[in-house]
Amino acid sequence: MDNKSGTFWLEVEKKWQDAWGKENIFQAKEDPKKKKCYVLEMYPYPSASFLHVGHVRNYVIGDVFARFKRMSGFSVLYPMGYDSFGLPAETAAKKEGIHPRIYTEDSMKKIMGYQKALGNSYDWSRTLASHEPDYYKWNQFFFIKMLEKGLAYRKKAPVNWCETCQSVLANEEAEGGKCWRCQNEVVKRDMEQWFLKITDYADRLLADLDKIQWPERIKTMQRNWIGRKEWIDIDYKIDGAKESITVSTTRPDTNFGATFVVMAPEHPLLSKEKNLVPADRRKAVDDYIKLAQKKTDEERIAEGMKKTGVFTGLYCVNQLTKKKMPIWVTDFVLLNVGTGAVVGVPGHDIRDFEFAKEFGLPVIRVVVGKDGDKSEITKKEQVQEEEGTMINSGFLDGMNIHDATKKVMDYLEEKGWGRRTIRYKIRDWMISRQRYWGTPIPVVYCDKCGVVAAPEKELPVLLPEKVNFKVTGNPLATSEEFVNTKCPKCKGKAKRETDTMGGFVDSSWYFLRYCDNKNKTKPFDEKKVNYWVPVDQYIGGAEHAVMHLIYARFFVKVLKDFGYIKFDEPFQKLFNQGIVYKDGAKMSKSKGNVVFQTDISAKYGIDTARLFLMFVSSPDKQMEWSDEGIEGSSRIINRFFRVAEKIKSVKSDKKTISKLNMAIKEAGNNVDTFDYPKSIIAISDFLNYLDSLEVVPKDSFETLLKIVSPFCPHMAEEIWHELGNKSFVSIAEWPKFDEKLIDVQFEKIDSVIYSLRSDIIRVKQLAKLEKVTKVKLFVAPEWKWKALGIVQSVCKERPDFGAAMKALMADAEMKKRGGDVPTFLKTAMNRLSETSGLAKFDEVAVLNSAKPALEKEFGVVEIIKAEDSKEVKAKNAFPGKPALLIE
RNA sequence: GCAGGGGUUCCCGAGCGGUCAAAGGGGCAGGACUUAAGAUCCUGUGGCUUAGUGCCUUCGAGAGUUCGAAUCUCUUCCCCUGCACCA
Repeated sequence: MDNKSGTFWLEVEKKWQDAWGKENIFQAKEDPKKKKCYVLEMYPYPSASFLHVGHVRNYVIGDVFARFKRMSGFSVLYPMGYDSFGLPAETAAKKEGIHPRIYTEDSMKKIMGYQKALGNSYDWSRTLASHEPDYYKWNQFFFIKMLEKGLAYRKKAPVNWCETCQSVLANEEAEGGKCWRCQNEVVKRDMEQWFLKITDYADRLLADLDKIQWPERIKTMQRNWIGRKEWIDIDYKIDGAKESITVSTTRPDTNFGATFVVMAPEHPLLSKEKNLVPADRRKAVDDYIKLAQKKTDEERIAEGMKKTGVFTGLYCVNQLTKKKMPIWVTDFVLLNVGTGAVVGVPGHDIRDFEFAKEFGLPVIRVVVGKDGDKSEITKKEQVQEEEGTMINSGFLDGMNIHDATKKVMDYLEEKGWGRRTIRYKIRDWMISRQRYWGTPIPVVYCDKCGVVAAPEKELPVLLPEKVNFKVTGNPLATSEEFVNTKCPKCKGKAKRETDTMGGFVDSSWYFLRYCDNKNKTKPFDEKKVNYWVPVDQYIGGAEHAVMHLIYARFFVKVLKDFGYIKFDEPFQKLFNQGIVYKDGAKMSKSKGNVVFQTDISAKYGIDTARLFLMFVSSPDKQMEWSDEGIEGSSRIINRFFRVAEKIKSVKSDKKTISKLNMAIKEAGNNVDTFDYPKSIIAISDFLNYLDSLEVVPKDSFETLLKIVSPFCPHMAEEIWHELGNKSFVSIAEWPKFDEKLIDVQFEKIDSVIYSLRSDIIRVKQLAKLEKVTKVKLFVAPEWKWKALGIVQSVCKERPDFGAAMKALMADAEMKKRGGDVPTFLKTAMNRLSETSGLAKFDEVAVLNSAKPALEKEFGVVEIIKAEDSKEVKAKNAFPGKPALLIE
């Protein structure tokens, strides 16, 4: 048969997509009788350009999962929507004069069209877009609730400012001092900003990571981001003054090696008001402070930077050593880390070492590392920061650094010199953005009443349509009618907040809105949300590991505390798909290595693309696109049509049934773990088998169509209907397999091993229960080692056997016999019976020809022989299963 | 440096104690079909050998555990991905 052409597919795809839509077969319903399954892909930013194969892959990963779950009897919610607020629309408005709303809605229409062409089983009736007032109204609603509870607040803070984007960025968006969007340098600026108190939830965000099944990598990233650490704040009394200086550290174990104290230039103790710095040092200190203030944090702590600082003229005493330590000021110490003062341990901290070298301060070794070097520390390479044993540290000597840390913390607390403190790295979530295209923050500033929230019934505070996009800065501030308003409290004149919320607010709860997307009076109906959420399977890119995924978790916890929902984690399971590469690089327009959805579907049809993308590598791995590779998938699809022509209404024979059950088992069992390639291999193996038959039984082929339908829904639907079926295969019941019908004799070696493994397990269990009184083991010579393995497994479970076996194995004579395997096994087994005194293994026999003996014993043994040795590859024929008889 | 994940036969990629010279796909070679291409289908694809078969070498490198290792342990080299003068 000829290949199906692109036009053929275009027609077929449209036909079934329309039919599915018309019958609403993918509509999600809350069905109390069924188990629910919420499958969710991270909602995309609506870009107007075509989907490339990387996008296709992402969407299809979810669709296969959703389709499989639906067929398996779950009530499935599988929605799609759009993260439609954001900078690109605003940039377009500035550049091309198109209104962001028009631009966005146009893009949405396009991307929706491309997505629909994939044939994904989304419930389109539940779609949403974050720029719609019906949606962002609830952002404002939640914001006001948080404001009432003190979870939202405004403060002046040094923030990350991106010149290019003319906006503030969250910490998460400015990692490494670069803007996550434009990659430009981020500068620090003091501005009034709105924050959400995510730090209040740091503990729960950390602890609850244990409740969810996420990739370890993502969890680790979140743990690092939250950065919970146990610190100890130690007070050192300043000589000749009432005040103490409080330093903070997570590593007090090395404090016997402390030789100085350093503090941040902004430290309050240095202020003129405190008047602690001796007069002769005052000028030097002030000059230094001025110098330091000109630098950004990044400059101050940049690697390889020469250490600078001045002596303050002050001293304090290290209680542990009773030694006097000079107090210095330096800019590598940051005020907002710990207490803004650090005890200098130059022997075991690179920064301290560099500082000590620079200013001739003493260096003491208190830790000996793996290398055993105990000499004086004079070189940077000798500075031991990790792992080691304490020396020169009084009562800590000989302990490893971790034990020493605990011990010294206890000691310091006991003496009243220090206090343990839990500190987190995570900072409050800054949500203000000086942009138009986002949710307006619903507050006004009144001269009399101060900050006043918009009353609930006035929500949403709508974005004004008419604004000037040509200005630098926030276009929203140009709308007089928006800015000038009345105070809801005193009805006097007031100004509206012109900052909008960052997009991560939108994406923190959109998955709740899908459950009830048309609700006009509430963000969602609690019952519906509690039915569907938590999301059972969330699918998306790993780039959201800390931002979106931590904010959404925070939001859900807050909403739970508010009593809206009953769960406290939004996403039970998380799956990160890999990126598709081509020519060694990510697909991007600028590199010109983009393969579009349409490039493939126009030639082979979208199902071929789906099959290829799911087949060629595991969805979590990155994959390299190859134009040649797709031919293989195309062949599989064509083979389906070819095999379908051989269909007759005949009964499937035993072998076919066995193979079919095998295929169902493999195809289904690998979906939950996203081992799609394995599923497809099982499917194509069975297809190839059917192809080898003269006549293909209809029932078996139809079952095959069911199991392939999640991957290639259009093809499956087309052939299904060609065969005269009236229903949709897309919502057919996933076939059940019967392990008993899978006859290992028909299967390949792999499966034999598999079944043998279950035998082993069974024997193990029985052995544990001490029910085994007799084990007869018949093996073909080919299986001798395997059989020995079984015996060993049993012995591990039964100490009485085990001892005997051990003795046996230690026997030199036996070792010698190792080469002669059948004899070895036979002797081993017999000896084992003797020495164990239990004689539990009897009639051990290694059969040179397995067949007759097995037949005699069990009656039913059939050994497949290559009917014609020329036709059947030797490796595919197998001589007989080892048999275990347990009495 | 820390944390997470990897290195498999020409390529991609499975396997994770014994039927493993290692699934599947691609590529390549040969064959069938065709006037010919294309498509499709079969066969082969580490080396040496046989009528079936057997033997040797191979899963980054080295060592170990085991009767037996691509699979387990240790050491080592390399690659990717996050985090980072966080005290």
